[in-house]
Amino acid sequence: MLINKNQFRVRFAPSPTGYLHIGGFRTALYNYLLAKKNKGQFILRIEDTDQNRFVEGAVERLIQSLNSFAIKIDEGVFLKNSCSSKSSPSKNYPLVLEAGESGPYIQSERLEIYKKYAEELVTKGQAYYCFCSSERLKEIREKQITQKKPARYDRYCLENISPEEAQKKIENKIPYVIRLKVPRGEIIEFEDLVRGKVIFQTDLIDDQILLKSDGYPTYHLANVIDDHEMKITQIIRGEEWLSSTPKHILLYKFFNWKEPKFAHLPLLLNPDKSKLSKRQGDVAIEDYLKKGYLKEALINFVALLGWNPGKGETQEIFTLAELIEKFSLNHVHKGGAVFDTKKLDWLNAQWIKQISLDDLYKRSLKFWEQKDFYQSAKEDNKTEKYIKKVLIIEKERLQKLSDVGEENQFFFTDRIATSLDAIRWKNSTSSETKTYLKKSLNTLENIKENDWNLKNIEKHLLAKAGEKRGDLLFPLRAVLTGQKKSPSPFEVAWVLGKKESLERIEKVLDTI
RNA sequence: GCCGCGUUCGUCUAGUCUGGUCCAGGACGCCAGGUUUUCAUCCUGGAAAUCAGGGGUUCGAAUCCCCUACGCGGUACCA
Repeated sequence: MLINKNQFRVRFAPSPTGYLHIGGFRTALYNYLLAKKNKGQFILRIEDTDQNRFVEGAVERLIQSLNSFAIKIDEGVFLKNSCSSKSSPSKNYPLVLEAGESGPYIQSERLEIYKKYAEELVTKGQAYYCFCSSERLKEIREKQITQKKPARYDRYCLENISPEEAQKKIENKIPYVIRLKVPRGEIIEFEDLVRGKVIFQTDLIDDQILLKSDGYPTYHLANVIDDHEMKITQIIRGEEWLSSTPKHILLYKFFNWKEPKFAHLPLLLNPDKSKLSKRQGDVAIEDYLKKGYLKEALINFVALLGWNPGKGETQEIFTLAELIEKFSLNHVHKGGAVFDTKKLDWLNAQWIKQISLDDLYKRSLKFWEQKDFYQSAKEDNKTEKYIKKVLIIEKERLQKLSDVGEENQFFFTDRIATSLDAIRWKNSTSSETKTYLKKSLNTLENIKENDWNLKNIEKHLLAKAGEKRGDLLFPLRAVLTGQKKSPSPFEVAWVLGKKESLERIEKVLDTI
């Protein structure tokens, strides 16, 4: 009997080769959604078995990225200070902690385990030592390709080197690898959770290297062992792993382990349909955060790239909680999806409208600080109160946080229109325009400092406006903002405050 | 080369398992109109897919079968 039939465990197992790729982020998201929907665990494991591709700081950066999206890790690796459960420091990464019963969760810390299992397979005759040089390997591969045959290892070491000889070579420190002995003439089939039945012939599968000559395992060995030891129940990974799944299934069989369920996600593509790459834009998820996209919008958008809520559902905006509730592998699309940020922009604008003003203020702060007009603004233009007023007006116009203030720099700098033409509304004459401006000035002057609010300003100004409101309102806007396009003069005057508003009007009246 | 997976509006996709309600629905984007003092928001409408192509099965196919094309992935002591 199983200990707990309902346990549901998934993992995200990235390699620390740089940043968190959007594709990887989506894989992590889908894993997380599935885990949470099923009240299961989401495990983070680090697959650092390729010493050549290792990038300093990448492990930390990876976890950091996940953290910034509030994708909570239940077990595995954590950043220091971000782990609440009982944890121990990682052996290989000083800033990383590990927590959970199936650790270590970093493959470079599990080398002994892989070696033990690989040797077990050799003993059972399901794997063998190979001493061939990479030159010879390359040679036979090229020959097979020119002969239009599938490229496979020719089993030289299996057929020509006895176990005793092999043992002797190893004792003499001759470098070796351990290869999987793939049985001949068999069919391997499995039910992929998104693709359905997939069939492979073992005759076309290469004798995969399991243990490299540097003592590190390859992905295939480490992955199967870890997924088993960590009791993973569903493997959700990118489509690039589909072709190697039969090798993994073979390993589960040889070890006599119950195999997990597999789900292979479609790839994310460039606009030209090639695999999403660095060449054609940013592919690190953290870059999008830096560009002013909200984490909610990014999660929302990425979730919809390859998944949909199902028949008849037309909802487009999803919170993380809603995604957890509605997510299902049944509705994962099979074809690749082009990563086109147009819809992301729209979603982001929607999300900016949804979050609270306080929240928007906090999140936008670092973007304000990057702006020249903000830096050079007067002190009283940088107060929380003032910025929040600006944000009330910008909230429904913003697409990205990085756009903050861009269209409305007059809130921070004096940009006064001086020519009459710039402030005249349609067919109004110069003198009419002046008259209207004076009227506005007068009206605003009569509003008491305490009554200086949006509602009052609008009420009083509209009372003075004639049938064609533009005659009064357009010159006022132009004078207050120095622009022909802007939020309404009521809003602008309200944010600017009585004193500043009157000054701007007077200054123009003096010069024209 | 060999193996595998995929292919519905420009893009994300619904519909495919359980053929008819689909001369294919929604969203983004685009265009037009409306609301508004301008911009944005918002509202309304429109253009946009011979369902990759061909052949079958069927009274009937986007949906089932076969072939082809194209795209992508794998084919590493990379993951």
